[in-house]
Amino acid sequence: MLFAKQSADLPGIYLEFVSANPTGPLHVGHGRSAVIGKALERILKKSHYPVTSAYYVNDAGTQIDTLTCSVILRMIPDAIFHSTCYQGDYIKDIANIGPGIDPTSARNIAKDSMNWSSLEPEEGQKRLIADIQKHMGPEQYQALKTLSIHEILKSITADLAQLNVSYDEWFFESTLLKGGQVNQALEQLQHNNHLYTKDGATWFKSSELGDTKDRVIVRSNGQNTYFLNDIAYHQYKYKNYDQAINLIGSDHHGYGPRLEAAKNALGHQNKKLTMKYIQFAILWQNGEKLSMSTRQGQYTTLKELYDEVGTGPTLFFYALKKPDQHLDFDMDLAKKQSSDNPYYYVQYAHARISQLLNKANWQITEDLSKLTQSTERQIMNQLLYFNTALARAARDLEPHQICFYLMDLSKFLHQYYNDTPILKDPNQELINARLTLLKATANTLSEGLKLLGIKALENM
RNA sequence: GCGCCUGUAGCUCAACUGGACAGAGCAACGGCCUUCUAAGCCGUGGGUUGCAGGUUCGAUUCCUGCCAGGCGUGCCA
Repeated sequence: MLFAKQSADLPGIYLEFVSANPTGPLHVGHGRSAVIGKALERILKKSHYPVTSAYYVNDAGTQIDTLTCSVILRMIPDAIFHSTCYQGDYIKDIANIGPGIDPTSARNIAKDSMNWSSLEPEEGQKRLIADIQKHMGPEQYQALKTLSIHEILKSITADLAQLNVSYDEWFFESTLLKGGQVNQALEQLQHNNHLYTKDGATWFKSSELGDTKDRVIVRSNGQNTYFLNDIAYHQYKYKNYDQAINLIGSDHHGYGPRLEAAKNALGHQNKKLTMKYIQFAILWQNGEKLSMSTRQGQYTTLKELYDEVGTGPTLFFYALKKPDQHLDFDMDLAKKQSSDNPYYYVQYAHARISQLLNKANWQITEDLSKLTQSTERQIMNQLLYFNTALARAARDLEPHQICFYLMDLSKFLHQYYNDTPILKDPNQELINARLTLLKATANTLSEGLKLLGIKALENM
Protein backbone atom coordinates (compact mmCIF):
# COMPACT_ATOMS: atom_id res chain seq x y z
CA MET A 1 0.00 0.00 0.00
CA LEU A 2 1.77 3.05 -1.26
CA PHE A 3 -0.83 5.66 -0.61
CA ALA A 4 -2.91 6.55 2.37
CA LYS A 5 -6.43 5.25 2.25
CA GLN A 6 -8.98 7.49 0.63
CA SER A 7 -12.41 8.10 2.06
CA ALA A 8 -14.10 6.02 -0.60
CA ASP A 9 -12.23 2.92 0.52
CA LEU A 10 -13.24 3.28 4.12
CA PRO A 11 -16.48 1.90 5.45
CA GLY A 12 -19.42 4.24 5.76
CA ILE A 13 -20.31 4.53 9.42
CA TYR A 14 -23.71 5.30 10.91
CA LEU A 15 -23.25 6.66 14.39
CA GLU A 16 -26.27 6.84 16.66
CA PHE A 17 -26.08 8.46 20.07
CA VAL A 18 -28.26 9.89 22.84
CA SER A 19 -31.64 9.12 21.20
CA ALA A 20 -33.33 9.99 24.47
CA ASN A 21 -37.09 9.66 24.44
CA PRO A 22 -38.65 13.03 23.69
CA THR A 23 -40.60 13.05 26.92
CA GLY A 24 -38.59 15.56 28.89
CA PRO A 25 -35.44 17.65 29.03
CA LEU A 26 -32.06 15.96 28.77
CA HIS A 27 -30.45 15.16 32.08
CA VAL A 28 -26.83 14.84 33.07
CA GLY A 29 -26.76 11.16 32.11
CA HIS A 30 -27.50 12.02 28.49
CA GLY A 31 -24.77 14.65 28.50
CA ARG A 32 -21.97 12.16 28.56
CA SER A 33 -23.31 10.20 25.58
CA ALA A 34 -23.86 13.44 23.71
CA VAL A 35 -20.34 14.72 24.29
CA ILE A 36 -18.60 11.40 23.66
CA GLY A 37 -20.73 10.67 20.62
CA LYS A 38 -20.11 14.00 18.98
CA ALA A 39 -16.40 13.82 19.79
CA LEU A 40 -16.28 10.39 18.16
CA GLU A 41 -18.01 11.75 15.09
CA ARG A 42 -15.37 14.46 14.79
CA ILE A 43 -12.54 12.04 15.50
CA LEU A 44 -13.75 9.57 12.89
CA LYS A 45 -14.34 12.31 10.33
CA LYS A 46 -10.89 13.71 10.93
CA SER A 47 -9.59 10.18 10.38
CA HIS A 48 -11.33 10.34 6.97
CA TYR A 49 -14.12 7.92 7.70
CA PRO A 50 -17.44 8.89 6.12
CA VAL A 51 -19.66 9.23 9.18
CA THR A 52 -23.34 10.01 9.51
CA SER A 53 -24.46 10.95 13.00
CA ALA A 54 -28.03 10.29 13.99
CA TYR A 55 -30.55 10.84 16.76
CA TYR A 56 -33.35 8.29 16.78
CA VAL A 57 -36.57 9.91 17.92
CA ASN A 58 -38.93 7.46 19.61
CA ASP A 59 -42.14 9.22 18.67
CA ALA A 60 -44.32 6.14 18.30
CA GLY A 61 -44.55 4.40 21.65
CA THR A 62 -46.90 4.70 24.58
CA GLN A 63 -44.52 7.03 26.36
CA ILE A 64 -45.41 9.66 23.77
CA ASP A 65 -49.07 9.17 24.54
CA THR A 66 -48.22 9.58 28.19
CA LEU A 67 -46.45 12.81 27.34
CA THR A 68 -49.39 14.07 25.31
CA CYS A 69 -51.87 13.18 28.00
CA SER A 70 -49.69 14.81 30.65
CA VAL A 71 -49.84 18.04 28.69
CA ILE A 72 -53.58 17.74 28.17
CA LEU A 73 -54.23 17.18 31.86
CA ARG A 74 -52.22 20.30 32.67
CA MET A 75 -54.53 22.22 30.35
CA ILE A 76 -57.57 21.24 32.38
CA PRO A 77 -57.49 22.78 35.87
CA ASP A 78 -60.34 20.61 37.14
CA ALA A 79 -58.74 17.31 36.11
CA ILE A 80 -56.84 15.24 38.63
CA PHE A 81 -53.24 14.90 37.51
CA HIS A 82 -52.34 11.21 37.36
CA SER A 83 -49.38 9.85 39.30
CA THR A 84 -47.82 8.08 36.32
CA CYS A 85 -47.80 11.21 34.18
CA TYR A 86 -44.73 13.38 33.72
CA GLN A 87 -44.54 15.70 36.70
CA GLY A 88 -42.00 18.28 35.58
CA ASP A 89 -42.77 21.96 35.13
CA TYR A 90 -41.86 21.73 31.46
CA ILE A 91 -45.19 19.97 30.95
CA LYS A 92 -46.98 23.04 32.29
CA ASP A 93 -44.94 25.23 29.96
CA ILE A 94 -46.05 23.23 26.96
CA ALA A 95 -49.64 23.27 28.18
CA ASN A 96 -49.49 27.06 28.35
CA ILE A 97 -48.53 27.46 24.71
CA GLY A 98 -51.18 25.02 23.57
CA PRO A 99 -54.35 26.19 21.82
CA GLY A 100 -56.50 24.93 24.66
CA ILE A 101 -59.15 22.26 24.67
CA ASP A 102 -62.80 22.55 23.77
CA PRO A 103 -65.02 22.76 26.87
CA THR A 104 -66.92 19.54 26.27
CA SER A 105 -63.80 17.40 25.98
CA ALA A 106 -62.29 19.12 28.97
CA ARG A 107 -65.35 18.48 31.09
CA ASN A 108 -65.44 14.79 30.13
CA ILE A 109 -61.79 14.30 30.82
CA ALA A 110 -62.03 16.03 34.17
CA LYS A 111 -64.92 13.77 35.07
CA ASP A 112 -63.06 10.59 34.05
CA SER A 113 -59.91 11.60 35.86
CA MET A 114 -61.45 10.52 39.16
CA ASN A 115 -61.81 6.95 37.91
CA TRP A 116 -58.20 6.58 36.82
CA SER A 117 -56.75 7.29 40.21
CA SER A 118 -58.92 4.64 41.79
CA LEU A 119 -57.30 1.96 39.61
CA GLU A 120 -53.89 0.35 39.86
CA PRO A 121 -51.36 2.89 38.49
CA GLU A 122 -50.58 0.90 35.34
CA GLU A 123 -54.18 0.12 34.61
CA GLY A 124 -55.14 3.74 35.30
CA GLN A 125 -52.47 4.85 32.89
CA LYS A 126 -53.89 2.71 30.11
CA ARG A 127 -57.43 3.86 30.70
CA LEU A 128 -56.33 7.45 30.88
CA ILE A 129 -54.78 7.34 27.43
CA ALA A 130 -57.73 5.53 25.92
CA ASP A 131 -60.29 7.85 27.50
CA ILE A 132 -58.48 11.03 26.60
CA GLN A 133 -58.07 9.93 23.00
CA LYS A 134 -61.77 9.14 22.86
CA HIS A 135 -62.85 12.48 24.30
CA MET A 136 -60.45 14.55 22.25
CA GLY A 137 -60.99 12.94 18.88
CA PRO A 138 -58.11 11.96 16.59
CA GLU A 139 -57.45 15.35 15.05
CA GLN A 140 -57.30 17.42 18.21
CA TYR A 141 -55.31 14.72 19.96
CA GLN A 142 -52.82 14.38 17.14
CA ALA A 143 -52.33 18.13 17.03
CA LEU A 144 -51.38 18.23 20.69
CA LYS A 145 -49.14 15.21 20.29
CA THR A 146 -47.28 16.90 17.49
CA LEU A 147 -47.00 20.08 19.49
CA SER A 148 -45.68 18.24 22.55
CA ILE A 149 -43.01 16.37 20.60
CA HIS A 150 -42.05 19.51 18.78
CA GLU A 151 -41.59 21.50 21.99
CA ILE A 152 -39.58 18.76 23.69
CA LEU A 153 -37.32 18.33 20.67
CA LYS A 154 -36.82 22.07 20.61
CA SER A 155 -35.50 22.01 24.14
CA ILE A 156 -33.35 18.93 23.47
CA THR A 157 -31.86 20.56 20.38
CA ALA A 158 -31.13 23.72 22.34
CA ASP A 159 -29.41 21.82 25.14
CA LEU A 160 -27.29 19.89 22.65
CA ALA A 161 -26.42 23.06 20.78
CA GLN A 162 -25.03 24.50 24.01
CA LEU A 163 -22.56 21.63 23.99
CA ASN A 164 -21.85 22.07 20.28
CA VAL A 165 -23.63 18.85 19.50
CA SER A 166 -25.59 18.62 16.26
CA TYR A 167 -26.63 15.76 14.02
CA ASP A 168 -26.55 14.85 10.35
CA GLU A 169 -29.87 13.11 10.73
CA TRP A 170 -32.90 13.04 13.01
CA PHE A 171 -34.62 9.75 12.39
CA PHE A 172 -38.26 9.44 13.46
CA GLU A 173 -39.52 6.05 14.55
CA SER A 174 -42.98 6.89 13.20
CA THR A 175 -41.67 7.02 9.62
CA LEU A 176 -40.81 3.33 9.84
CA LEU A 177 -44.41 2.51 10.58
CA LYS A 178 -45.85 4.82 7.92
CA GLY A 179 -43.36 3.69 5.32
CA GLY A 180 -44.02 0.00 5.88
CA GLN A 181 -40.44 -0.86 6.83
CA VAL A 182 -41.58 -2.42 10.07
CA ASN A 183 -43.96 -4.82 8.34
CA GLN A 184 -41.31 -5.55 5.78
CA ALA A 185 -38.81 -6.51 8.48
CA LEU A 186 -41.44 -8.63 10.15
CA GLU A 187 -42.20 -10.46 6.92
CA GLN A 188 -38.59 -11.07 6.20
CA LEU A 189 -38.01 -12.54 9.64
CA GLN A 190 -41.06 -14.71 9.07
CA HIS A 191 -39.81 -15.76 5.65
CA ASN A 192 -36.40 -16.66 7.06
CA ASN A 193 -38.13 -18.80 9.66
CA HIS A 194 -37.00 -16.85 12.70
CA LEU A 195 -40.44 -16.34 14.23
CA TYR A 196 -43.03 -18.31 16.13
CA THR A 197 -46.23 -17.65 18.02
CA LYS A 198 -46.71 -18.35 21.69
CA ASP A 199 -49.31 -17.08 24.16
CA GLY A 200 -50.75 -14.90 21.44
CA ALA A 201 -47.51 -13.01 20.92
CA THR A 202 -44.97 -13.17 18.10
CA TRP A 203 -41.51 -14.21 19.23
CA PHE A 204 -38.14 -13.84 17.57
CA LYS A 205 -35.89 -16.88 17.93
CA SER A 206 -32.92 -14.81 19.03
CA SER A 207 -31.62 -17.56 21.29
CA GLU A 208 -30.65 -19.50 18.17
CA LEU A 209 -28.40 -16.58 17.22
CA GLY A 210 -26.49 -15.96 20.39
CA ASP A 211 -28.98 -14.18 22.60
CA THR A 212 -29.73 -15.56 26.05
CA LYS A 213 -33.43 -16.01 25.29
CA ASP A 214 -36.13 -15.44 22.68
CA ARG A 215 -37.75 -12.02 22.47
CA VAL A 216 -41.28 -10.84 21.90
CA ILE A 217 -41.58 -8.51 18.94
CA VAL A 218 -45.35 -8.27 18.65
CA ARG A 219 -47.31 -8.36 21.88
CA SER A 220 -50.45 -10.37 22.36
CA ASN A 221 -52.40 -7.10 22.27
CA GLY A 222 -51.14 -6.51 18.74
CA GLN A 223 -48.70 -3.73 19.61
CA ASN A 224 -45.13 -3.80 18.38
CA THR A 225 -42.39 -3.83 20.94
CA TYR A 226 -39.69 -1.19 20.83
CA PHE A 227 -37.37 -3.94 19.61
CA LEU A 228 -39.29 -4.66 16.41
CA ASN A 229 -39.30 -1.04 15.30
CA ASP A 230 -35.64 -0.83 16.15
CA ILE A 231 -34.97 -3.88 13.99
CA ALA A 232 -36.54 -2.03 11.09
CA TYR A 233 -34.40 1.00 11.89
CA HIS A 234 -31.28 -1.13 11.84
CA GLN A 235 -32.36 -2.68 8.57
CA TYR A 236 -32.23 0.87 7.21
CA LYS A 237 -28.75 1.33 8.65
CA TYR A 238 -27.40 -1.87 7.10
CA LYS A 239 -28.88 -1.09 3.72
CA ASN A 240 -27.12 2.27 3.56
CA TYR A 241 -23.94 1.84 5.58
CA ASP A 242 -21.19 -0.68 6.22
CA GLN A 243 -21.02 -0.22 9.94
CA ALA A 244 -23.49 0.86 12.60
CA ILE A 245 -22.15 2.19 15.87
CA ASN A 246 -24.60 2.61 18.72
CA LEU A 247 -23.70 4.53 21.82
CA ILE A 248 -25.90 3.18 24.54
CA GLY A 249 -26.18 3.52 28.29
CA SER A 250 -24.51 0.60 30.01
CA ASP A 251 -27.77 -0.07 31.82
CA HIS A 252 -29.04 -1.33 28.46
CA HIS A 253 -26.14 -3.66 27.76
CA GLY A 254 -28.44 -6.66 27.56
CA TYR A 255 -29.86 -5.19 24.38
CA GLY A 256 -26.77 -5.76 22.24
CA PRO A 257 -27.00 -9.52 21.67
CA ARG A 258 -30.58 -9.39 20.41
CA LEU A 259 -29.77 -6.61 17.94
CA GLU A 260 -26.83 -8.66 16.73
CA ALA A 261 -29.14 -11.66 16.38
CA ALA A 262 -31.60 -9.59 14.35
CA LYS A 263 -28.82 -8.39 12.08
CA ASN A 264 -27.83 -11.93 11.22
CA ALA A 265 -31.42 -13.10 10.93
CA LEU A 266 -31.96 -10.49 8.24
CA GLY A 267 -28.90 -11.60 6.33
CA HIS A 268 -26.56 -8.74 7.16
CA GLN A 269 -23.64 -10.88 8.28
CA ASN A 270 -21.32 -8.73 6.19
CA LYS A 271 -22.25 -5.61 8.16
CA LYS A 272 -20.72 -4.62 11.43
CA LEU A 273 -22.70 -3.61 14.49
CA THR A 274 -20.72 -2.04 17.29
CA MET A 275 -22.29 -1.37 20.64
CA LYS A 276 -20.36 1.14 22.68
CA TYR A 277 -21.58 1.20 26.24
CA ILE A 278 -21.38 4.44 28.15
CA GLN A 279 -21.22 4.24 31.91
CA PHE A 280 -23.07 6.60 34.19
CA ALA A 281 -21.78 9.96 35.20
CA ILE A 282 -22.11 10.67 38.87
CA LEU A 283 -22.28 14.32 39.81
CA TRP A 284 -20.54 15.60 42.91
CA GLN A 285 -21.18 19.00 44.37
CA ASN A 286 -19.89 20.34 47.70
CA GLY A 287 -18.45 16.90 48.33
CA GLU A 288 -21.83 15.23 47.99
CA LYS A 289 -23.34 12.97 45.40
CA LEU A 290 -26.27 14.57 43.59
CA SER A 291 -29.47 12.60 43.47
CA MET A 292 -30.10 11.01 40.10
CA SER A 293 -33.66 9.92 40.59
CA THR A 294 -35.55 10.29 37.35
CA ARG A 295 -38.91 9.97 39.04
CA GLN A 296 -40.96 13.04 39.72
CA GLY A 297 -38.59 15.26 37.79
CA GLN A 298 -36.07 15.15 40.63
CA TYR A 299 -33.01 14.84 38.43
CA THR A 300 -30.35 17.37 37.52
CA THR A 301 -30.88 18.58 34.00
CA LEU A 302 -28.11 19.02 31.50
CA LYS A 303 -28.93 22.70 31.34
CA GLU A 304 -28.44 23.11 35.07
CA LEU A 305 -25.02 21.53 34.71
CA TYR A 306 -23.65 23.64 31.88
CA ASP A 307 -25.20 26.80 33.30
CA GLU A 308 -23.36 26.05 36.52
CA VAL A 309 -19.91 25.05 35.31
CA GLY A 310 -19.78 26.44 31.77
CA THR A 311 -19.65 24.81 28.36
CA GLY A 312 -15.89 24.27 28.04
CA PRO A 313 -15.31 22.50 31.36
CA THR A 314 -18.49 20.46 30.88
CA LEU A 315 -17.27 19.16 27.54
CA PHE A 316 -13.79 18.42 28.77
CA PHE A 317 -14.90 16.66 31.95
CA TYR A 318 -17.46 14.50 30.19
CA ALA A 319 -14.83 13.30 27.72
CA LEU A 320 -12.07 12.89 30.28
CA LYS A 321 -12.56 9.28 31.29
CA LYS A 322 -12.74 6.01 29.39
CA PRO A 323 -16.38 5.63 28.26
CA ASP A 324 -16.88 2.27 29.94
CA GLN A 325 -15.51 3.66 33.19
CA HIS A 326 -17.78 5.25 35.75
CA LEU A 327 -17.34 8.99 35.68
CA ASP A 328 -17.16 11.04 38.83
CA PHE A 329 -18.00 14.50 37.61
CA ASP A 330 -16.67 16.91 40.23
CA MET A 331 -18.58 20.12 39.63
CA ASP A 332 -16.55 22.07 42.17
CA LEU A 333 -13.32 21.14 40.39
CA ALA A 334 -14.77 21.88 36.96
CA LYS A 335 -15.63 25.39 38.12
CA LYS A 336 -12.32 26.02 39.81
CA GLN A 337 -9.96 28.27 37.92
CA SER A 338 -6.74 26.75 39.12
CA SER A 339 -4.09 24.23 38.27
CA ASP A 340 -6.21 21.37 39.60
CA ASN A 341 -8.55 21.85 36.71
CA PRO A 342 -7.21 20.03 33.65
CA TYR A 343 -9.44 22.05 31.35
CA TYR A 344 -7.75 25.32 32.30
CA TYR A 345 -4.37 23.65 32.32
CA VAL A 346 -4.73 22.92 28.60
CA GLN A 347 -6.33 26.27 27.82
CA TYR A 348 -3.57 28.08 29.66
CA ALA A 349 -0.96 26.42 27.50
CA HIS A 350 -2.70 27.66 24.38
CA ALA A 351 -3.22 31.14 25.81
CA ARG A 352 0.43 31.46 26.76
CA ILE A 353 1.52 30.62 23.23
CA SER A 354 -1.02 32.99 21.71
CA GLN A 355 0.33 35.86 23.77
CA LEU A 356 3.92 35.16 22.75
CA LEU A 357 3.01 34.94 19.09
CA ASN A 358 1.18 38.24 19.26
CA LYS A 359 3.85 40.04 21.19
CA ALA A 360 6.89 38.96 19.19
CA ASN A 361 8.25 40.19 15.93
CA TRP A 362 8.89 36.96 14.07
CA GLN A 363 8.23 34.85 11.02
CA ILE A 364 7.70 31.19 10.28
CA THR A 365 10.84 29.31 9.30
CA GLU A 366 11.44 25.85 7.91
CA ASP A 367 14.81 25.57 9.57
CA LEU A 368 14.27 23.95 12.93
CA SER A 369 17.83 22.66 13.25
CA LYS A 370 18.53 25.12 16.04
CA LEU A 371 15.99 23.46 18.29
CA THR A 372 18.18 21.06 20.22
CA GLN A 373 16.98 21.38 23.80
CA SER A 374 15.43 18.29 25.31
CA THR A 375 12.27 20.29 26.08
CA GLU A 376 12.01 21.21 22.40
CA ARG A 377 12.48 17.61 21.26
CA GLN A 378 9.84 16.51 23.70
CA ILE A 379 7.35 18.89 22.16
CA MET A 380 8.28 17.86 18.61
CA ASN A 381 7.84 14.20 19.45
CA GLN A 382 4.48 14.86 21.00
CA LEU A 383 3.38 16.84 17.93
CA LEU A 384 4.40 13.94 15.71
CA TYR A 385 2.43 11.62 17.95
CA PHE A 386 -0.85 13.44 17.30
CA ASN A 387 -1.86 11.30 14.34
CA THR A 388 -1.24 8.15 16.31
CA ALA A 389 -3.28 9.41 19.23
CA LEU A 390 -6.07 10.31 16.83
CA ALA A 391 -5.95 6.89 15.18
CA ARG A 392 -6.08 5.16 18.54
CA ALA A 393 -9.00 7.27 19.72
CA ALA A 394 -10.80 6.33 16.49
CA ARG A 395 -9.92 2.65 16.74
CA ASP A 396 -11.03 2.30 20.36
CA LEU A 397 -13.87 4.82 20.13
CA GLU A 398 -12.34 6.59 23.11
CA PRO A 399 -12.21 10.38 23.04
CA HIS A 400 -10.53 10.50 26.44
CA GLN A 401 -7.30 9.59 24.67
CA ILE A 402 -7.44 13.03 23.06
CA CYS A 403 -7.82 14.63 26.50
CA PHE A 404 -4.76 12.83 27.79
CA TYR A 405 -2.83 13.71 24.68
CA LEU A 406 -3.66 17.39 25.20
CA MET A 407 -2.70 17.30 28.86
CA ASP A 408 0.65 15.74 27.99
CA LEU A 409 1.35 18.29 25.28
CA SER A 410 0.35 21.09 27.64
CA LYS A 411 2.70 19.78 30.28
CA PHE A 412 5.64 19.85 27.85
CA LEU A 413 4.69 23.36 26.83
CA HIS A 414 4.52 24.65 30.40
CA GLN A 415 7.88 23.08 31.19
CA TYR A 416 9.43 24.70 28.14
CA TYR A 417 7.83 28.04 28.86
CA ASN A 418 9.19 28.02 32.38
CA ASP A 419 12.80 27.25 31.69
CA THR A 420 13.30 29.06 28.38
CA PRO A 421 12.71 32.82 28.06
CA ILE A 422 11.99 32.64 24.35
CA LEU A 423 11.58 36.30 23.45
CA LYS A 424 14.64 37.33 25.46
CA ASP A 425 17.05 35.54 23.19
CA PRO A 426 19.32 37.81 21.08
CA ASN A 427 19.30 35.41 18.14
CA GLN A 428 16.36 36.24 15.84
CA GLU A 429 16.77 33.02 13.89
CA LEU A 430 16.40 31.05 17.07
CA ILE A 431 13.31 33.03 18.05
CA ASN A 432 11.80 32.30 14.65
CA ALA A 433 12.47 28.58 14.98
CA ARG A 434 11.09 28.45 18.51
CA LEU A 435 7.95 30.38 17.69
CA THR A 436 7.39 28.21 14.64
CA LEU A 437 7.42 25.24 16.97
CA LEU A 438 5.04 26.99 19.34
CA LYS A 439 2.75 27.94 16.49
CA ALA A 440 2.52 24.28 15.54
CA THR A 441 1.87 23.44 19.19
CA ALA A 442 -0.95 25.98 19.41
CA ASN A 443 -2.48 24.63 16.22
CA THR A 444 -2.39 21.11 17.58
CA LEU A 445 -3.89 22.13 20.92
CA SER A 446 -6.59 23.99 19.07
CA GLU A 447 -7.29 21.03 16.78
CA GLY A 448 -7.47 18.63 19.68
CA LEU A 449 -9.82 20.86 21.63
CA LYS A 450 -11.94 21.31 18.54
CA LEU A 451 -12.42 17.54 18.39
CA LEU A 452 -14.02 17.83 21.81
CA GLY A 453 -16.14 20.78 20.74
CA ILE A 454 -14.05 23.28 22.69
CA LYS A 455 -12.71 26.56 21.40
CA ALA A 456 -9.12 27.31 22.33
CA LEU A 457 -8.65 30.53 24.32
CA GLU A 458 -6.30 33.29 23.16
CA ASN A 459 -5.93 34.75 26.61
CA MET A 460 -7.04 34.08 30.13
C1' G B 1 -28.91 -18.11 40.36
C1' C B 2 -27.21 -16.38 35.39
C1' G B 3 -25.04 -12.37 32.17
C1' C B 4 -22.22 -7.73 31.25
C1' C B 5 -18.98 -3.83 33.32
C1' U B 6 -15.57 -2.31 37.10
C1' G B 7 -11.53 -3.12 41.01
C1' U B 8 -4.25 0.16 39.85
C1' A B 9 -0.84 5.36 45.29
C1' G B 10 -4.98 8.41 50.72
C1' C B 11 -8.51 10.51 46.31
C1' U B 12 -9.68 10.87 40.78
C1' C B 13 -7.66 8.33 36.75
C1' A B 14 -3.64 6.62 32.70
C1' A B 15 -0.80 2.73 30.88
C1' C B 16 0.17 2.91 22.83
C1' U B 17 -4.35 -4.32 22.52
C1' G B 18 1.67 -9.16 26.27
C1' G B 19 7.18 -5.70 26.89
C1' A B 20 12.16 -2.11 30.17
C1' C B 21 12.43 0.27 37.37
C1' A B 22 3.37 0.44 36.60
C1' G B 23 2.74 6.61 35.21
C1' A B 24 -0.02 11.64 35.85
C1' G B 25 -3.02 15.11 38.60
C1' C B 26 -5.00 16.20 43.40
C1' A B 27 -4.00 15.85 48.60
C1' A B 28 0.96 16.13 52.15
C1' C B 29 5.85 18.29 52.65
C1' G B 30 9.97 21.55 50.59
C1' G B 31 11.68 25.06 46.84
C1' C B 32 10.96 28.92 42.23
C1' C B 33 7.85 35.49 40.48
C1' U B 34 12.85 43.14 40.04
C1' U B 35 12.86 38.29 34.04
C1' C B 36 7.64 36.50 27.79
C1' U B 37 0.72 35.33 32.22
C1' A B 38 2.72 31.64 39.17
C1' A B 39 -4.48 29.36 36.05
C1' G B 40 2.72 27.77 35.79
C1' C B 41 7.47 25.02 37.02
C1' C B 42 11.05 21.91 40.04
C1' G B 43 11.86 18.42 44.09
C1' U B 44 10.45 14.62 48.26
C1' G B 45 7.50 10.81 50.23
C1' G B 46 3.58 7.36 48.76
C1' G B 47 2.11 0.53 45.03
C1' U B 48 2.14 -7.27 46.73
C1' U B 49 -2.23 -3.48 40.08
C1' G B 50 -8.97 -6.85 45.01
C1' C B 51 -7.31 -12.23 46.51
C1' A B 52 -5.40 -17.20 44.92
C1' G B 53 -3.64 -20.07 41.08
C1' G B 54 -2.34 -20.88 35.70
C1' U B 55 -0.16 -19.81 30.53
C1' U B 56 4.51 -17.09 29.04
C1' C B 57 11.35 -15.44 28.45
C1' G B 58 7.98 -11.60 30.32
C1' A B 59 1.07 -10.39 32.87
C1' U B 60 -2.37 -4.32 35.12
C1' U B 61 -3.24 -6.73 30.18
C1' C B 62 -4.76 -13.54 28.46
C1' C B 63 -7.26 -18.20 31.22
C1' U B 64 -9.68 -20.47 35.80
C1' G B 65 -11.72 -19.91 40.73
C1' C B 66 -13.02 -16.77 44.63
C1' C B 67 -14.10 -11.52 47.05
C1' A B 68 -16.29 -6.54 46.57
C1' G B 69 -19.18 -2.73 43.93
C1' G B 70 -22.41 -1.19 39.68
C1' C B 71 -25.97 -2.57 35.98
C1' G B 72 -29.01 -5.98 33.73
C1' U B 73 -31.85 -10.52 33.71
C1' G B 74 -40.12 -7.41 31.06
C1' C B 75 -45.40 -9.07 26.15
C1' C B 76 -40.76 -1.50 29.43
C1' A B 77 -37.98 1.74 26.33
